[in-house]
Amino acid sequence: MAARTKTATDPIACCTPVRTDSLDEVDAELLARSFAALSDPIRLRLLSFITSAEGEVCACDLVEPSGRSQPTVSHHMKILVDAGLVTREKRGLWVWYRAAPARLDALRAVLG
Amino acid sequence: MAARTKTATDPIACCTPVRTDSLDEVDAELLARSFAALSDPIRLRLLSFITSAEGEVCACDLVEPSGRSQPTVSHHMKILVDAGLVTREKRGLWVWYRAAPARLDALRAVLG
DNA sequence: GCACTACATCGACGATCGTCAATGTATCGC
DNA sequence: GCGATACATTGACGATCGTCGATGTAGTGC
Repeated sequence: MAARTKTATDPIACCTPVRTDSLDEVDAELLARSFAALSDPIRLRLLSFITSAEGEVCACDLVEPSGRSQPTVSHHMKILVDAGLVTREKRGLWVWYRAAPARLDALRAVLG
Repeated sequence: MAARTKTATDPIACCTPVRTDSLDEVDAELLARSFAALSDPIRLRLLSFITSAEGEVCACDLVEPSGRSQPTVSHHMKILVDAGLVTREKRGLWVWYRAAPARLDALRAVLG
């Protein structure tokens, strides 16, 4: 899959799996940042909510089920977007999020 | 695989994949703790060093390549062991670590 | 018993994190 | 223009994290 293909635009996909080879410092830094995005239960639930919905999810539908304030949810969504796990699109007054399965595939590939 | 089998002794394996279903709070908390163990570059490199070696690795061989002090490496190894990603066995004066591939498989299953 | 070794634990430090209330910014309808 | 809405940003707070030096705890060999 794409996870095994080395490209200049996807620093995650270039990393060698933890299970088969030793990581250099640069790869370890990049991977650690991605796993850090998954290291908070609120972010895991936000991501799960988006990936389990087919298509896209409005930001306004994330605040209430997460049980956190609007600024807090916005903060966590920014972390997920920056990690490449979710894409963000503003249309009019609303923001729509979509899962980025390629990055999840890449992280999964690193674990084995 | 074992990751799909519900067992009372493996709280990770019981969790539903992020990609297919919504996580409840308990699963999210457990998973977040496991991913947090992978969210530090030093721990990723320590884990990579152990998993890439066939068999076991002595704790004394982890300090120098990690570039951290002995207490710091001991601290990180404890986190990896507590996360179930590595097993620890003391024999005489030395401590030997082994990868725990089942837990890595479980985490990978959660990502997809 | 004693000295030595390998690793763990403690205590402290600055840095980062998660959280919220307050405020800022962009977009809509009028 | 104005007011209302949706989301982002700021600033602050306590909590947790990564790190190290110092110390503690087993185990070995004498």
